[in-house]
Amino acid sequence: MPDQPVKKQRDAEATKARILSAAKKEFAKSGLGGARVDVIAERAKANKRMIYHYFGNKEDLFQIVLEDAYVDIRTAEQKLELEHLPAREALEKLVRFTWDYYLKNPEFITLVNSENLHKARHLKKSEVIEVVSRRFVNMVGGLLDRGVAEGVFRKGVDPVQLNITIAAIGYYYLTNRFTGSIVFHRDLMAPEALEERLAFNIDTIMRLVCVAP
Amino acid sequence: MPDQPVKKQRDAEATKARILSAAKKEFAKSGLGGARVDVIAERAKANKRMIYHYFGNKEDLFQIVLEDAYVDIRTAEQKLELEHLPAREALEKLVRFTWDYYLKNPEFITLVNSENLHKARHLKKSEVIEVVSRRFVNMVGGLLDRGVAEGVFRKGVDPVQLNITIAAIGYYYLTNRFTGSIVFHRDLMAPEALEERLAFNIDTIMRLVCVAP
DNA sequence: CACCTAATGCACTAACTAGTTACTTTCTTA
DNA sequence: TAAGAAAGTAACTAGTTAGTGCATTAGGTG
Repeated sequence: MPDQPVKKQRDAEATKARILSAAKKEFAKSGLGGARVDVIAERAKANKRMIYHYFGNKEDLFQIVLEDAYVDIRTAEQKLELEHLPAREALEKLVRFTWDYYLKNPEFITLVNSENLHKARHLKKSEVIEVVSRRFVNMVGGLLDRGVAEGVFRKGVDPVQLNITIAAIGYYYLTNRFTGSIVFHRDLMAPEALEERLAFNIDTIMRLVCVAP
Repeated sequence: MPDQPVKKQRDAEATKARILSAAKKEFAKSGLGGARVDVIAERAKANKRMIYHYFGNKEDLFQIVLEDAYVDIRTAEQKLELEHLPAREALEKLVRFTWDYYLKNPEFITLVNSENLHKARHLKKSEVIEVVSRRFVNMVGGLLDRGVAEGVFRKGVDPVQLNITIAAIGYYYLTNRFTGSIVFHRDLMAPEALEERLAFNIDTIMRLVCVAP
């Protein structure tokens, strides 16, 4: 008898997980419209029938992939525990995290782009998004207030505008890395270029939020 | 007899123009993959055969639409004649222009997104892009130098990073307006919201570039 | 062990889609 | 005005794609 646990020949959870992972890759690569259900099935080493069995249809699958992606980034942000750091350090950590997350999870960006092409009609139907989003905005709002109390941030900065700006300066650079590398005659993805951009982004946000020293 | 000039029954240039215009709309709405050649033909009030006759195939048509879009924004930027303004005013005008252009030409954003999903393989083949892009970067580079000479801008700001940032803070807000409106529980496209964002963007760039007063 | 339910596989279809073939109509010009 | 070039049309093809009907198989449970 093998001492490892006997490998199940049928495993619904594992199959579902493989489908979700394959779908994430395929949707990220080709968008909702360009993604092929057959490709997802093949990459998941599952029969196409399973996709319809577990997830209903292509659009429903996309919605779940998208929700998962949002929950993942919002969960990772909460784990930063910014409350335990001085405000300036916390803000820098958030800018750094956002950049690193986009860099390591390029599917997130492409999924969001695809969803916006479809006017967010899947996110609109989602219920989890409400909850995780609110917690996120509150976190940054709290951080700003604390910075003002510490005397390091200026008053009156809108947490939503700040959130959007932190995301924007990283997101735009990375989502447009292909056209950008052509327009600016520069390999935007070279290691030094990435370092330089992160430093620039931190500087941009600090100048925006901090009081003059 | 009708006193209007006899309507031309055949007009190659007009047909080409109608196809390009329809293609721009359709590609912007659905991306390269999602766009339908039949829809383009119908909207252009042209026979589908004409598209292949004048433009070769779907991808070639996309490339021309994309090139036209880039040439259009770069031409409009040159018309700003920023050289004739004090550096601070010129920079603010550029931020304002970029925002307004994206707002009035949302197809530009969607076309660029689609092109990046395809790793810029059409822009890579383009020859016009090189020329118009270089002129654009030089313009902002010159503006920065002039601001330093005037004593209003700090030294050492990279014109490419600045360009990217100016684009980013407008582009991200607008391209993600659908998901953003859900995540932030706020109608990002309400007139007051748009005004507020523009003001915030100008402030962000000024704090980034200007010397302390 | 026998039954039942959930997991899986195969082969199919109905609709769609980029691109083409073969043709007609209109305009220009020698 | 005749002829050829250019503009335009309709119907078709070959390949693709989301989704399904139905049969089969494995594993847990009484």
